[in-house]
Amino acid sequence: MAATIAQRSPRQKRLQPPSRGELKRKQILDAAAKILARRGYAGTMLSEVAEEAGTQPGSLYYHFASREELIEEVLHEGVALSFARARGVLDALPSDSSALQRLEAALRAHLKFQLVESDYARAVVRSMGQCPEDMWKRVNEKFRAYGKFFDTLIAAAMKAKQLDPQVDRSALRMLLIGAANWAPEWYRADASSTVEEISDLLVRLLLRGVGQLES
Amino acid sequence: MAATIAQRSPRQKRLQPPSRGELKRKQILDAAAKILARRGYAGTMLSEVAEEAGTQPGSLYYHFASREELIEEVLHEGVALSFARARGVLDALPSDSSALQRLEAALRAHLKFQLVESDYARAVVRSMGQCPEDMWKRVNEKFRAYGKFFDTLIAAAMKAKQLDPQVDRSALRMLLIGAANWAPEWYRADASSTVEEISDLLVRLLLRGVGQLES
DNA sequence: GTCTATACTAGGATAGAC
DNA sequence: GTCTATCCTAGTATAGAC
Repeated sequence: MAATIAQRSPRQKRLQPPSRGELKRKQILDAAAKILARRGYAGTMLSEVAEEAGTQPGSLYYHFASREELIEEVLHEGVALSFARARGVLDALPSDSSALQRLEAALRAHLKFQLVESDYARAVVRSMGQCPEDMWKRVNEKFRAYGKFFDTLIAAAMKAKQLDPQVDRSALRMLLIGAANWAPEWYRADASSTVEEISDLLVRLLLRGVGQLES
Repeated sequence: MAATIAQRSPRQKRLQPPSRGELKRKQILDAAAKILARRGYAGTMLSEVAEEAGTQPGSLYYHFASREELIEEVLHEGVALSFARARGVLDALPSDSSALQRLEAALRAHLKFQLVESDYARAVVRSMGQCPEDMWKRVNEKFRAYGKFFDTLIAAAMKAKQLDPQVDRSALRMLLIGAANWAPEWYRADASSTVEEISDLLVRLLLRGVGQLES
């Protein structure tokens, strides 16, 4: 699956010197992620991917065996990147952070990643209900771990009595993540709300909602 | 657009006696809604629609001029049905209901409609980011009115001091509706949560969230 | 490695019988 | 009105030059 990594020269500082070919391959993956994020699985055409990558449709087949293989790699990458980002954000928190603070940070990271940071992440969300069953079965193995990761954060916040432990964890997670996953459909970078304002509101809904007692 | 309505016979109780042809047309629309809800715009194939409707691909063209026309009619119908359902639910409320109760009811109706009641409603949501721009432009005229409808309910609840008026109405609406629109992706009728439990949780997030003060 | 050219196939659309 | 048969286009995939 992964290309063999040949040491290229002492000059190369990187551990995995990207050859010109590897670079092109990466460009194609990036292009595919972008098109997938915009068009979804069924709407993604190799001609558009090739154009976005600055190459010809036929040339894609030097790097990937088929349309399906290219797309599946984008999806795996999308899950891995989302997961890595969420973990990274948690690792950067002060070590005395509460369970709730950790959940909050992960939720914000997920939303921001979906919204403005990663075509790969959007590609996953956009394709999940649409790609062939066997492909999704493979991608979902990793994806479920990402869901489990959030579930663990929620459970910890409940255990710490920071969230109501009576609430159905699964439904809560799905509603929160769902609201975030849907955001790319309506969010426009030029609009009134910033990403931070939207995450603030999402976190507020989680914690205390926007209701007010009769004044 | 609408078929001319011919009075068929005194026997017919209905105002719009559905001829056999009209019935078949309806079956095709239903089938298309079902497939669209499942596969999205790009993934919807006329062969599958025809099979679902119990007919042949070529036969669809007696009732509809093109794939696009068939799909667009499903989308318009989906918006109209969602809107009608929400209005209907509000009309059924006691006349002394508060602004917040009205918003709650509409939100619950939207979720339930998406989740279990209407392939048409799901078809809209599934296709919105994916169908041709000019088609969406037409459908969106009605769809924006539906959004405006919710915005008005939110504004009223804020005015009544039942929701915090400082909150960005647009972002709030989008997060709530987004969470509901995403639900079909994960909800399984056989799973632990019922539709009612999920709406309860969604409304609770809106009102007071699930956070707890340190015990 | 990337290109051009082309084979192949799926799916939207049409024609004409019934 | 619905069917069968077929046309046509678009898009995936391959071959072979460079």
